[in-house]
Amino acid sequence: MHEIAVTLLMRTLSDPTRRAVFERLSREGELTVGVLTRGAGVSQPAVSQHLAALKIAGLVRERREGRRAHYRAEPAGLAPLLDWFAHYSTFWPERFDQLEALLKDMD
Amino acid sequence: MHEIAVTLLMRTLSDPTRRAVFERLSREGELTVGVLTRGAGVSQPAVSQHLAALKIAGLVRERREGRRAHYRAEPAGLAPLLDWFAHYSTFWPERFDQLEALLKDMD
DNA sequence: CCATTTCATAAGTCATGACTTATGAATGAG
DNA sequence: CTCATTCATAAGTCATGACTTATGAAATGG
Repeated sequence: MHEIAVTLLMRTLSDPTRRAVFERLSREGELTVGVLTRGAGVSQPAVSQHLAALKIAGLVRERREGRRAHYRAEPAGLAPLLDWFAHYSTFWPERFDQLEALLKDMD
Repeated sequence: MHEIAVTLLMRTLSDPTRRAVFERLSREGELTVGVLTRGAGVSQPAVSQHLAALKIAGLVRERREGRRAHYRAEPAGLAPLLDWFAHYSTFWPERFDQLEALLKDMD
């Protein structure tokens, strides 16, 4: 099915530093490269490279404003991963029941 | 939270060959290394190495029977990944509503 | 026993990936 | 214009990872 997309997403999110960038964008909204670099624990080029990888995977969107580049999370890019999960949840009903309960609590 | 476990799971499942082994075990149940090797597209040692990686990640269990090693999927090992997903579903309600509906259909 | 089957491990190769420093392009400020 | 800021890209290093062939251990069958 979406094997290639799943592979790309898994590989992109498997790096802790890169995943932390994505998680921070998810939590804090739109951020510039400079702001993301402060607290990332790696150099600015490293952050730019992680953002490029996230962009290729469809997990992030860029908005240029003058010399600043603003990035924001694109959670819709997780769709293939969620589909993969839903497919294999057939073999794991109990755990998904918990998720269902969790989702109801969020309403 | 379970960052380390999430990283390990993502990294383990990011390889298409290894993920295919896990998916096949999920679909077909318990299989021996020899059976898994037929159709894996790689050598028997490669399959053994993938199984070892899946075992370390908690995605697979081994049962020795004479000289045969039977492996089966351990879907409970996906728990940290599911938790990660549930956490970031806060920013993505529509999509998870679909999953919720899908889960209800399975009841 | 002896040979065969089944699997795991060792060792080496090759590609990929995550990081660094260096640098340049583009914009903004004075 | 000049200089600083902001970011991306280039180039090189180093570790990791996926695969191979070779081999050995353990169990089975004749």
